[in-house]
Amino acid sequence: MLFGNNMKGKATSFDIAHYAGVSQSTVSRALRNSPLVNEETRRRVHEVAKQLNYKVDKNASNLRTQQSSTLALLLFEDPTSDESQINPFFLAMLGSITRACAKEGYDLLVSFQSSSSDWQADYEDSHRADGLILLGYGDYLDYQPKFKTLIDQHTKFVCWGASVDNRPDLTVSCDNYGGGKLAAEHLLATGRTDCAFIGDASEHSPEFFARYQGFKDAFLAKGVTLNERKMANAISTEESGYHATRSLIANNIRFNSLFAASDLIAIGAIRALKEAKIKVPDDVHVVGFDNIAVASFVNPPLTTVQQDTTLAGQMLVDNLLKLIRGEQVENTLLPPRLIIRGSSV
Amino acid sequence: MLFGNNMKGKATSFDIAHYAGVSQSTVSRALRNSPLVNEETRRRVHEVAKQLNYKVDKNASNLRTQQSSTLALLLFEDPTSDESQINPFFLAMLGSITRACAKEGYDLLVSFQSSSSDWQADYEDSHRADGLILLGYGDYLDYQPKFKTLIDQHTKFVCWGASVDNRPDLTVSCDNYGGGKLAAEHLLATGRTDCAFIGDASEHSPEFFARYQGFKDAFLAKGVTLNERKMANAISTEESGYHATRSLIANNIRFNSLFAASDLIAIGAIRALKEAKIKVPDDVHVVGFDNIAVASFVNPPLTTVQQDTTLAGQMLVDNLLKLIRGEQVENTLLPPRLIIRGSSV
DNA sequence: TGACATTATGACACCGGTGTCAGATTCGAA
DNA sequence: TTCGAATCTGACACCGGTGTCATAATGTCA
Repeated sequence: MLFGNNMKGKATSFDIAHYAGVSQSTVSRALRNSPLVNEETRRRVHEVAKQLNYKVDKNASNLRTQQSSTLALLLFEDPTSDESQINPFFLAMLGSITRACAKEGYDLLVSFQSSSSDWQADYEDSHRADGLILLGYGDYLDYQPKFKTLIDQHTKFVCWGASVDNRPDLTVSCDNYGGGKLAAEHLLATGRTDCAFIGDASEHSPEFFARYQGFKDAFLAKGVTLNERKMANAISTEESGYHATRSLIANNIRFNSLFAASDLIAIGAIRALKEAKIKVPDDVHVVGFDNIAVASFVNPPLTTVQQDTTLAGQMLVDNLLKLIRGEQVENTLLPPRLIIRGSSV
Repeated sequence: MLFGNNMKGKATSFDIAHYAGVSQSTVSRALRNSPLVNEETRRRVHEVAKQLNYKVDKNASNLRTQQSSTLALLLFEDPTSDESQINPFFLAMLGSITRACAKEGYDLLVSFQSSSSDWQADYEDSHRADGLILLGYGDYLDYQPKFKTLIDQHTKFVCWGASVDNRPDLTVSCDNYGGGKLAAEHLLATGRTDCAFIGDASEHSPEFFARYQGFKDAFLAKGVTLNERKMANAISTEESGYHATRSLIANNIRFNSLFAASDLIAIGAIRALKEAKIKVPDDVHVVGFDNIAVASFVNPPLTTVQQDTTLAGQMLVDNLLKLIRGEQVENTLLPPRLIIRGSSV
């Protein structure tokens, strides 16, 4: 090493300037490969920078340029969900978002929020991030006013979730309605038309609502009407799916197929069915939604509607970056795909 | 709203100073609740700041104070693992680390690294983070020189993983040796002493190595020697566990119990066993390691050694913060816990 | 050889806070 | 009344880069 690290702190651009025999301005330009600097100078500056293991101070750079090359991911958890268990679907999304950010040269700040308490959404205000990605199930009606606040403050953000009419925010979502239809058509094809639905089919959870609508409409198209009594409310946890299904069984409600609004719900439902000595798939066909990693390992392997998390993460990041750059962006709908496994054949 | 957001950009401390009729210095002090400012002044400044929705510019603040209140998490993936599937154990750790950071008032930057390529470990050099948390399985021997580099650069970092003698970095880890013992003692108690081991028992993966050592020693203590032929190499994926187990079976190697170095391996092993019409647990008892969320859902539910991810995340963050503050820190060993489920009874 | 464009560089203000120091004001005690 | 301490505030340098402007050096053409 030429100049050794005998300096007290980290090297600054002034140190480079000194050793390279140029001004600090030139160093700054050279390192950013400005066409203004002489090729030979540029080379020399890079050389010295490498020797000193120099790294641009992001804080100084961000302060001056007023942008941070960082996005923030706010993950909302179901208020009732277990502290240690995070919905695997969102963890998968987290993975793909992280990758998408890296691809675009952005850093990612991650933060878990409890949907009940006030959001800590000041990442943009405090210039820690250029924009926000909001992710999570939860009561949509609770969120709506907060979206308004964010928009009033001109915060750049995108949401994962159903795009409801007049929804003020920009969303990327799976075609939940189409996914529900896929599930229904599969059950219709196997002849299991006496179907239960476990989930929340209210406007509180627009995703679940859309899945149910698509499901119902596909049945209607074949002249089959779903029985409202064969529905039970559940949030997206295994526990909740288990209890909802148990209550149906306890009320002596019969069905030969079951559509769960999410895989976790479906897994809970299967547990409840097994417990009641109801065989899956012999007695009841089960279809879930999400295609989380667990889905293929449960017994029987779960038929489900896959959401493409890789594409979803990419689209969320792409749309957010467009928004930040001031480009026009539209809500994005991603195609679902039916994955047939043992729970429905 | 008193002063409306009729300003072009975001409010700065100068704006507050103007409206509150004090100097910018006083605003800065008041907002940080310095005892130097008068109570009434403090109140007024806070009032105005709230009206203007003022948030301290983190870049300016960080630049001046030379610290970022941010930690960076580098997650190393097994090079062969599927792009979209991240080891659920590390995702659980990610969750607990995020929470621990939030509790300490730190932000968390997340970054996935492929262990083969060069690490992007300049978060501290560029002042984006005050310290690093390194997480991931992988070939330890590959990492060792990079640890040296980090230490040479005085980078503050902690690792999740086995604490090997003379390992230069600071680690937090589960007592893998003790965990292996727990697994062995359980199998010994059930009388299944003809045991196979699936994993990597070399110094390339110190965690797996320690698990195997503990396991072997517990058997030795009872006078049972493990048969070296009943071992198969695997990295921590379901695929790898499946293939390793299949090769044992294909070679006509018999055993009545199986210890897998991780749950994913165990799940793959169970698949291979089932495929060969070998019943779990009737013919072979299976014990895994990690207690990932899936473990309780597979069929049969997996007996496993639990690592306390919540505590682990907390300890990683705590130790790193101590390191950053210049306090003395020791390697930390976390107690494992045996969770008995259907795969071994 | 002069006029002018081109290229390369340095000086300097600036981003928005924080920390230091000096100075103003108030108050109690001598 | 005066002095010293305590309390509070403002001016200002500073963190480490980036962008603008002025200027020096070089090249081009008439």
